[in-house]
Amino acid sequence: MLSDYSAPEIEARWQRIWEEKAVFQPEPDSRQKFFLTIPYPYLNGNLHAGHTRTFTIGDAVARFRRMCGDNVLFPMAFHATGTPIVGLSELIANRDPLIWDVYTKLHGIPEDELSALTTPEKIVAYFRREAKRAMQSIGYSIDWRREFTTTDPAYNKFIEWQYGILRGLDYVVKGSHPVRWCPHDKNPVEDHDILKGEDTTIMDFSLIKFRMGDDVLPCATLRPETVFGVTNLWLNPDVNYVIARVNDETWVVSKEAYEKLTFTDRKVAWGSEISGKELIGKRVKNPLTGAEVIILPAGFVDPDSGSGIVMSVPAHAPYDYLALKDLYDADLSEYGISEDLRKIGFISLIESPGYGEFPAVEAVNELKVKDQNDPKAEEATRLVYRREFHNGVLKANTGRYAGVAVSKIKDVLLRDLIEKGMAEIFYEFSETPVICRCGTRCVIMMVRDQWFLEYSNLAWKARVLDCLAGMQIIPEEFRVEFQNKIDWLKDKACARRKGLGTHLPWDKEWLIESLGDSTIYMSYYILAKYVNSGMKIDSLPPEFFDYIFMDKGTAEDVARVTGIAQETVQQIHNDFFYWYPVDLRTSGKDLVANHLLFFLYHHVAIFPQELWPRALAVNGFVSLEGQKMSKSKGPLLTLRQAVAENGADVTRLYILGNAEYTQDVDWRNDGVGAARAQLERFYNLAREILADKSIDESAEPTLIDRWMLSRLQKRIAEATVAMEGIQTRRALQSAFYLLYNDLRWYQRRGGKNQLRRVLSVWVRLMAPFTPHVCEELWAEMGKGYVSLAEWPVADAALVDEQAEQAEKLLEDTLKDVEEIVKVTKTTPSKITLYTTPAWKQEMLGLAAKAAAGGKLDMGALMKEAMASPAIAAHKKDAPKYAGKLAKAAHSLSAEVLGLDEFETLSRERDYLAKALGVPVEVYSADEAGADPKGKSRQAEPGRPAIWIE
RNA sequence: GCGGGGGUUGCCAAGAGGUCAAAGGCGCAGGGCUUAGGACCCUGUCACGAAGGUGUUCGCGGGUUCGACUCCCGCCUCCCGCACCA
Repeated sequence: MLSDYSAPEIEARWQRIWEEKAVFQPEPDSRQKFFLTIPYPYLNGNLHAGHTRTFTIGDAVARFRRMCGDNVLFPMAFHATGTPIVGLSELIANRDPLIWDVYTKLHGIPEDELSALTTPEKIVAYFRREAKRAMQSIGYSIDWRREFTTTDPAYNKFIEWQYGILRGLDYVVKGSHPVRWCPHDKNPVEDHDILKGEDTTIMDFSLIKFRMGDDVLPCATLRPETVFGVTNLWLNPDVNYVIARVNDETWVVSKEAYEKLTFTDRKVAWGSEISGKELIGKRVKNPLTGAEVIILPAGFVDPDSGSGIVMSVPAHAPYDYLALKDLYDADLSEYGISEDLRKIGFISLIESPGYGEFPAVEAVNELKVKDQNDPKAEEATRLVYRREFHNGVLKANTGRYAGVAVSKIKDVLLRDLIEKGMAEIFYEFSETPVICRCGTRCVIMMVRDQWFLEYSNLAWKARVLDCLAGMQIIPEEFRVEFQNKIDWLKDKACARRKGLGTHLPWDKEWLIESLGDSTIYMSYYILAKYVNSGMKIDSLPPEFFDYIFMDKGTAEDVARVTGIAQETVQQIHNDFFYWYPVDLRTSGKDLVANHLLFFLYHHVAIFPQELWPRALAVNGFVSLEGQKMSKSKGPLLTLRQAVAENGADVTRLYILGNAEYTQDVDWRNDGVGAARAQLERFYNLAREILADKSIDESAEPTLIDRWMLSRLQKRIAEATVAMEGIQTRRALQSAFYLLYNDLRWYQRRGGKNQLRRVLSVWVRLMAPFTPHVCEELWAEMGKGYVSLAEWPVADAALVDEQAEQAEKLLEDTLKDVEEIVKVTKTTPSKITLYTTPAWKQEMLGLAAKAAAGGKLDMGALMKEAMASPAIAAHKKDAPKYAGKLAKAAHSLSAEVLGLDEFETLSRERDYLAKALGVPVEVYSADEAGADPKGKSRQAEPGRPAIWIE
């Protein structure tokens, strides 16, 4: 049959109808509501396959719930705040060749259109239009009346209100924070601005302030607890140090460290230089223990790392031990050191299993490290650090910290030391150098007076965790991930100087950072509908929002203050309390540690518990032919391209059917081609069924009819459970592929009269996935929109185990015959089947009952069996069969006993003969008729004996 | 390094103590149907096979169990996130 499936035509038609007839524009009513949201896309490019995945999952869920009877709200908007769009507009205006290439080739934008996008506003307008078209072209059931962009003045007003609330809660605070900084550009450096060192992170070192008289010699360390074990300091004799004023103190640090200090929030002034040599031999005081220790020379001290001064803990740090050992026999008279360094006693302060007093010594011996220049010293350091960090506990000589795990000590101790003026925090890159795109070496800059959202606030955190505990997380494994991230989340800078966005209402020179304005915007969808139909809210006071979203005040007062009709105010308020909370937010997994967290934080801050989100779902990405997609480097597949080349339904089918949850979908052209063929097959088969005039739906159901209906119920149940858990792949396996196979078997077995009934279910099961073809087919069945049709419900009464058993017997028997034919390489002329004798059935029944506990006592079984005259008559064969049953005791099933095998096979004799191509005779082994080879003795329940002539 | 998730038969991918040589799809092979078919239908696709059987498999190495792809321990390896960036 020739395919007349025309995706573009069908899809365009239904998209038009959905829009014209406002099929997806819900209003509050008496039904249960379901509010589903997906993070809006950022408008610096076209939607791509990754968006396609997240959005399509959401759309399928929206469609599913709608069919299940929920009043579904599925809105969409666009994100434009932040810096990238501003940067993009400049690059386009300057015709940056790289950007030009990316946007014409990867994003598929015609040159003349691209060249016009020279301002942020034009970019936003352009991509907003394109994104909306793309989403419409793939058939999303979005209520577009609620569309907005985060740069809309009305939205700004909403964000201002929100930040007013947060400020009132004291969740917005002022502080400083370290950023990667380019001294040349005088700007924070983002990842894509980096030439070298992209993976570098900012680490916080403790700067322990050893004192030499009034001077401070700060030592940078990642292990502040080891201050208890310091035996000496290390300085590099060949390095020049600086004596500088730092805040109100005099510090001695390397020149490099001095430079770094100038970018921190300290007041720094250059004093004079001093060579390392001059300092060596002098004594300093450990601020915590009060111990006097000597300064010794060491070549491994890097002036560019930390302060250029290192504290020495030879008991636990292999380098320190090695360096000290190297000095034992050295002549240090040039530094005026005459004492015997062997007298310096090591101080052990960490107890860890597997190590004795001095882990550093043990590790050095274990790895046979020669000296401080041996590369293996590095390995020894890592080894000791790892073991001590994970399993170590502080010893008694650490005083009040004794017994604390090493892994838990850092923050506590550092806080205490800072409080006592004994330490400060010093930020360093994890790797150096970090080079900006302009070629300059980056530093860490302390940005002062920055506005922060205080995500570290413990009370706030506790509420978020509380919220999480009450939510459904899909997949459930991600709950731990969320918990960990909440635990880890620190204060977040929420304002910046550049870009698009909303100004902080109380400090207008700051713009609210772009992730911070996207946290409770789902509530704004309710309002957006009114704004879009002409309501002006750009100058409304907070009382308006307070009433709408927080139920504070009265509609009457708000109407008076704003001049908006009281009924309208009341209606918006009621809309909000009808639709909220968010029932499900689905998103890509990249947003877990940022947006989704902030989403929870802000909801618990602003809304009462009953309005907290109910569920979060996380999904993986899309790769292209095994390659990771990249918006800037390619490969990239845009949504529109995918739909243009394959059609909306095929794209949806492929992307929903190839992976689920956090797995990535790999977009492969041959796979997509296969999906298209499958969809065409579905469509053609459906058309055939619709055209078949010979179907008699009122006919009495035969065995195969009952089998088909039974299977259908199972597929419905499987698909429903899967969709409830947002397992689109699993749902499609049942609703599409397996059901299709069932249908093939049904037709092959001569089934026909239930086809239309099955199709009615099938089309509905497929509607969330391939809505356009399904509408097309549904229209021919003449019952409104399939998008609004009732989701099929499995009818337990139609599940027919006996029919399924009968078909299984048939299938198994055919398989067995075919295998014998294959193995013996014979060409059969006649086949005789012998169904199980009654005594074996009886015995299986006894055995199954006896084996209920998983074990089968042969003796007891035989004894019981022999009591039955029918079994006793087969004294010879009975023990053999019993032995066989005993072996399989763990998996015995009496299911086959529910079936009259002789009756079944006799009835299907013609079918068997046709399928096998030779005459088939069926006997019961109890009345075997002609059986020259004695084959009938092999007959067992569920497994007829076979004799091939 | 830290945290989360993986490694299954040519590929994608289900399975989570016995019903498993392991669903489904793709690919491949054979057959059918066809003027033709990159359409459709059937069959096969770990190896061997003597009548429906047997053997060897689920990243690697151990262990628990009558029995492990499934549970425990160790290791190797891949992917994602680690922020002020959307």
